[in-house]
Amino acid sequence: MPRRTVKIKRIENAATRQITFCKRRAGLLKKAHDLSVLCDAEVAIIAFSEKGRLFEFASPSMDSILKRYMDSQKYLGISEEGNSSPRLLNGDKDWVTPFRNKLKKLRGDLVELDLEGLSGRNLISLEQELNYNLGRIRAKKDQLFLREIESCCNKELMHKAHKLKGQVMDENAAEKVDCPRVSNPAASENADEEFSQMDRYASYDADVTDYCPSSVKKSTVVQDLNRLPLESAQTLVE
Amino acid sequence: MPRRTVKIKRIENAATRQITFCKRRAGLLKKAHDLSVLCDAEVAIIAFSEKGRLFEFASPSMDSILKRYMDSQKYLGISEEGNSSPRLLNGDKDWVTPFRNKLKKLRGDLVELDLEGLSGRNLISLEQELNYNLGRIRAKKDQLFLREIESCCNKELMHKAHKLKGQVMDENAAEKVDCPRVSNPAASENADEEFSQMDRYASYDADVTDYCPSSVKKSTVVQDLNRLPLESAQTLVE
DNA sequence: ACACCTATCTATAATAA
DNA sequence: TTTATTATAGATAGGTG
Repeated sequence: MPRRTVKIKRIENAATRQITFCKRRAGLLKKAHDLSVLCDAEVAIIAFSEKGRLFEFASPSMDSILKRYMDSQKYLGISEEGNSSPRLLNGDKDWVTPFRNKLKKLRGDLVELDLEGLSGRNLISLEQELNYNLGRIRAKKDQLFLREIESCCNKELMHKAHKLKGQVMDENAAEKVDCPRVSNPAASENADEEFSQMDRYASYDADVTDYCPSSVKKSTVVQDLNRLPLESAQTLVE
Repeated sequence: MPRRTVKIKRIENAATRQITFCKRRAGLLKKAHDLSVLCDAEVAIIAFSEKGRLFEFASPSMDSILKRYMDSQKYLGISEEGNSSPRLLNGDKDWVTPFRNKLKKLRGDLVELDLEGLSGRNLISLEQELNYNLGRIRAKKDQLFLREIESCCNKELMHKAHKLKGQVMDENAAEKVDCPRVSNPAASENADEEFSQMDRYASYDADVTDYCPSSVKKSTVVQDLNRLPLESAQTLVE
């Protein structure tokens, strides 16, 4: 737009970033308005600034548009759920659907959780509960990703070893040593209650039976690493 | 834009209107994307064309933004309708029990939440959900405590003023306001089931009927203010 | 935060495929 | 009818104050 072409990439200078946000936001809202008028369309914009301030625009009204959107999403969600869950192809039939349901239920509870009127005591208690489960979830996630990384490393190592041996012996170096570089911090066996370690790291709770046939869904998980939102990224970093 | 300035008014010709919608929509979404990247903002756009087709853009995710939006709306609405909700004093004794039930239900779900077999994607999603709600809870808690502290300070001030006046006038400053500096975090008979206090903070469990007579349990909690997660801090600041 | 300047970008219209 | 291309009027946004 202006003097020189701007790289679309986070502006480092905070002040500049703020100014730019202000200007571009105004432009964006104006264009949304123009679009809605010129083309008789329903347009809604919700924007949160870096500091959390809310800016919004909605052509007939935010309520109506959100409602309409929810409706369309509900439809999509159903169809999506409908054709995604029954894809199993092989025999491990149901380890995923109970989870989907439980997640959905939990989500519902979380979403409709109304904090007004709760006493300080209850808030603290709930906070701790969530914090605890957050720790479990993060630990589980890290464990999962760590396994991914390890298995990836192992594969690569084996591949290299194979190639090397092949160069030397020109033969099949069939049985490979599994030399895990990364030690597994788990190894604790308290398979059940009282994960007293809700802190951010470790606490890899022993995965008891380890369903997840462990080869099916790995690859799709790894690419998630590239799409991590900030919080998750931080979690991984820390 | 081109030949002559375009009046911002519904385009009469249907074909032209359609073309214009297509182009301007593309431009709008692009600009939304640029804004979100350049300024590290959360931006969501929902647009329905004249014929009802949905077009959308969302910076981290539509879900998260809509949730955040709903939340901010709810918060605004509540603060607008008055912070008088936790004040009852009179006969409506039941505002707390639905919460207890809901909490209990949520607890149940959280406790029996089995993480085994969840995919990385689901773990990330759940983590975000919990993190978000944790932020809400902490913010709410801090808000509550802040109010408490303020009111306590006020009482103390009034008390001092009263005492001063008493010294001067030699009146008896008989009724002392109770404003305990330090409180005992324990001392509760946890009325019902395990509020697992797994975290490091003082965990004020249970003790149902005590809707904070507003002076007892503050001080140990206050230090939480230093450990706020980002969202809460923002919420409070704003 | 606002205002100015202007290089750059956008969207229209005309034309063509 | 839709889709692409082109030229260009004018809106946009970066830099500066």
